[in-house]
Amino acid sequence: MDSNLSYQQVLKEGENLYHPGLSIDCVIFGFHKNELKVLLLKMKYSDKWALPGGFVLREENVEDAAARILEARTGLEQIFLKQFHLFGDTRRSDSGFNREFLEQHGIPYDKDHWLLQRFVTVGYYALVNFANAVPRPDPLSEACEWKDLQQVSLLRHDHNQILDKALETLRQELRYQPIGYNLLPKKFTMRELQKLYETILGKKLDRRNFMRKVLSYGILKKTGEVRTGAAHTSPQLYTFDLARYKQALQEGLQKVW
Amino acid sequence: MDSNLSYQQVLKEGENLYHPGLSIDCVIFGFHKNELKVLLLKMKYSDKWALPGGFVLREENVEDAAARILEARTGLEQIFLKQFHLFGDTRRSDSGFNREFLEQHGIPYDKDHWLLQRFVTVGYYALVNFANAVPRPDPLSEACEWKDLQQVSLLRHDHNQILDKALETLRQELRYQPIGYNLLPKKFTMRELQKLYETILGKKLDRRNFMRKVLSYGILKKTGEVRTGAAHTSPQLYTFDLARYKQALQEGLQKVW
DNA sequence: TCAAAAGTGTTTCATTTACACCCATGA
DNA sequence: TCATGGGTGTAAATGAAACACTTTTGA
Repeated sequence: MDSNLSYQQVLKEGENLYHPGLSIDCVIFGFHKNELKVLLLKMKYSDKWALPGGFVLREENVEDAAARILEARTGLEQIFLKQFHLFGDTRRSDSGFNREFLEQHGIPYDKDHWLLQRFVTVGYYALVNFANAVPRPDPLSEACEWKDLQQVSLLRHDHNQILDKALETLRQELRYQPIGYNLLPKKFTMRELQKLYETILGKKLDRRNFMRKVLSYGILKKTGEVRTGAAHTSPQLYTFDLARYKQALQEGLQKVW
Repeated sequence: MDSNLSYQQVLKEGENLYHPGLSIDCVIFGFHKNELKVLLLKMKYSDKWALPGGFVLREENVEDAAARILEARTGLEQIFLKQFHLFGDTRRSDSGFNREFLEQHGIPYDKDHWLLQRFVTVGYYALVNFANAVPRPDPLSEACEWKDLQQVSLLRHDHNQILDKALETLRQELRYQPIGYNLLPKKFTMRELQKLYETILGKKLDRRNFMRKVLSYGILKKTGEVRTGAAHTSPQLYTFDLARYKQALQEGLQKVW
């Protein structure tokens, strides 16, 4: 939803404002306390949680719409954001839900209402720095929270499917792209980076081999600082070498052929 | 376009028939004489070539629409078909072209005509067996031909950009997926498979190392036959072990992490 | 008999894996 | 002083890269 418009306006004027039959759903990933999190909304009058989403203005690039939605929910700009799939099955439009939804907002039933038409939705996933994001519900929601990926239950519509596909895409891309710059704080320990990888991949990695491998990519710099306060050797703090990181994003980390 | 409808019907009734503001463009790849080909259409009243495309019926899955379009242009069913991107920039809609197009087909100018609205388009790429495909122009086109990828010039709209993205995706997927089953005839020589890889990757590979590597994937079977007729040792004919091939598609060919 | 491509192996080098001990820190 | 996790190295196995000569075939 566009935060510059009241939701009543949106519900009524949507047909004129938005590109028809097209929505966006964002899977916003964060990383905190060694857990992968996803940002979810709980809509009013519903007990299900949902992915943040919205519509594309008639004169707006789809990419920009996704960034706008992301910023509205997290307060963050210039975030890593990537389109991963268009969901276009006819069955995915659950007009029952939207019908109920309209009635709850005092819009009389009208089978031609724009929200009751068939929608296809474009999935984007975002990687954001957990500490910097400030979750904000949209006007139609009563809550906006980070949820542990392991604890996500039944979501609205086909949002579980969208989330699964996002995660699958993220895992694929981890194979040949660096990751972490968008999810970790500026300075981080090797262990934190490893935990991120382990969480996304869903498996344990050998500590020493992990270290050797990521260092061989040449995308990390030692800050020279250490993190104190724990009852063991103070670990080194690393930061990403942004130039090399971006280069690795473009060229990939390894060549098979 | 749906071949069951006359194009006049389509132009007039499209608004009722199709999901609004949504089109599909297909990048159909084939392989012949050691060259990667792409199937293009030449529309009437235009000197530019274009990707085969169409629209999504109101009660049709987007995936099914892509398959329908593919079948209409090649006569092939059950083809490898993969969505790769949604192109959603506002600039991509070149209403000038479609306006001209409508006038040429005797439709009076109407700024609200459905074809003059903004469209977003979903890109699918297909891998087809060159020998089995029978290129057929759609009713609005005067030609439908395989073009050598190297010789593709300026295409309609943003179709060059769509083609480039398809090729980039194909190259990416080659990194961790097997390829060839959909592009090569049932039986083929090691050299032909190698040429396919070389063409997609755009570089030469060592003959012996290539052979060792693809054989190590375990997705090939020797047929025991050879191909005679050339002035050199008759090469072995191979075929894909479909079960293992599909398994490799799912699991990927190599693990980095 | 000649040209062209197929078949075949080995050595070298790089990468990956598995694995163990000592050290620094805060409680 | 103890528990916890950090730092470090090596040997063995596997995989990748570079490379040359002989054989078969049809013209």
